[in-house]
Amino acid sequence: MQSIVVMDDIDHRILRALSRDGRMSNLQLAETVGLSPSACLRRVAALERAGVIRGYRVVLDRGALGVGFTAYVTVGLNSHTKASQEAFERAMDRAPEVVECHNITGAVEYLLRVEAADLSAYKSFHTDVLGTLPQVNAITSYVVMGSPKDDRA
Amino acid sequence: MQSIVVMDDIDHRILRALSRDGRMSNLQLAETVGLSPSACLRRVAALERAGVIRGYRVVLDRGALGVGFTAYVTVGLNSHTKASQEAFERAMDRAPEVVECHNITGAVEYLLRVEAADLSAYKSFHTDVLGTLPQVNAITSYVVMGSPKDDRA
DNA sequence: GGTGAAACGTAGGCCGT
DNA sequence: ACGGCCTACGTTTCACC
Repeated sequence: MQSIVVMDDIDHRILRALSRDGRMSNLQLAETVGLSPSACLRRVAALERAGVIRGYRVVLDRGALGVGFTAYVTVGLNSHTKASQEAFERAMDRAPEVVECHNITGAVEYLLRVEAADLSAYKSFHTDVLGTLPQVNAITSYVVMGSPKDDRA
Repeated sequence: MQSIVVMDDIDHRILRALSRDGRMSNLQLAETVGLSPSACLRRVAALERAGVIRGYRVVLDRGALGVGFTAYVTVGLNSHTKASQEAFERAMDRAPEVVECHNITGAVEYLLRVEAADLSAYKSFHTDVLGTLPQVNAITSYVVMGSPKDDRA
């Protein structure tokens, strides 16, 4: 169970500002939210301690890094035992092409986001990784042609 | 078209370090990658200019913020005209629950990631937003039960 | 929550390789 | 073209109000 943290308007402004620019200086941030630097820093530290702020991350351009192919892939397993799920999840954790692995409701068990250099690199992943796992029963690929909205990018 | 940026080992180490901690000071970063602070700062500035580094962002705990329900939703349109796609994409852009909107290949046109407070908040989105758009033809929801891997979180 | 001052980090000129 | 050194300047951090 997850406890919901109570936050006021200033906390929300802090989070919105840091979502836009996570490296913004505390001085700028303080001015943006209308607080003195020290009070602002205490707020940020409290949000970090409370677990609302999990960390900070650089946002990379996947295209510039050589990722030219992205697909969502649904995967069905042939056995619903805890052991086979864990084995599959371990394999996904090891595969660098797999950026996300979600356990979903529906006809199949998993939804993956897979990023590869190009179609042929994706084909290798499809046949050499997914195709060789004994737990995997059904694979369906949905190639991403574009992402008109992606707040998590 | 996207140009792929050439990077050496040190650049990759910089990006890996900043992916773990995007607020790491340049001094720490320089020591981590084995460079002097000034040389390290120049590398980072070059990666920002080249567009490899798109920015920095705080990573929030959705659960602590009151997001208790996440689903992937496939949406099929009843018309494939540019106008109806644009109208749908505008509506998704306006909906705060829609965190991602991908244009995919396959039987349906779109895959959404939707985040809501709980099931009843999701139901409201489903009926009041998706259900009232004239372009929308088919909606299928896949509720996320867990995410064993999520590098973009 | 704000103030101030010491400790710390950044940014850029400069020189060597 | 790239790394290291130095330093003026800006930022963070913390005890205190």
